[in-house]
Amino acid sequence: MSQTTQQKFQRIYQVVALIPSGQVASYGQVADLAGLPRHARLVSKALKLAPERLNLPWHRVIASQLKIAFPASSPMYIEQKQALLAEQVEFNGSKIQAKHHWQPDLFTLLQQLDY
DNA sequence: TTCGTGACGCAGT
DNA sequence: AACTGCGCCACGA
Repeated sequence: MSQTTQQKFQRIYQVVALIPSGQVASYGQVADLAGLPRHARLVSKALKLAPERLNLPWHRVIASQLKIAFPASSPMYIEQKQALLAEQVEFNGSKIQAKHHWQPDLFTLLQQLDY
């Protein structure tokens, strides 16, 4: 039972939508939670192509080292950092403080996702 | 079908 | 901390 890319994207979007304000998750983590291990790059692609109207908190998705994935000083970097600061996420230089790393309760998460 | 691409991850230097 | 190289792998041209 293979899924279409749209179905995969939908699952990715569902997970991203569950990241709480003030918290962050890595691309790989989102992939895992969406049932797509080793597909961090697919997550990045899904976010890049995400319809604006979904209003996804894309800024809460970062690289595994707790850093913004875009090159510092790039427009996207600035935008993402502003969005995170606006919801009280704290940085130590370019690194986000570990206390903001989302660690969802898996039981609750499973109930929130459609299955 | 082959091949280049990428909003990644990780280990090594 | 910063860089680099290599692994990864679905997608689409």
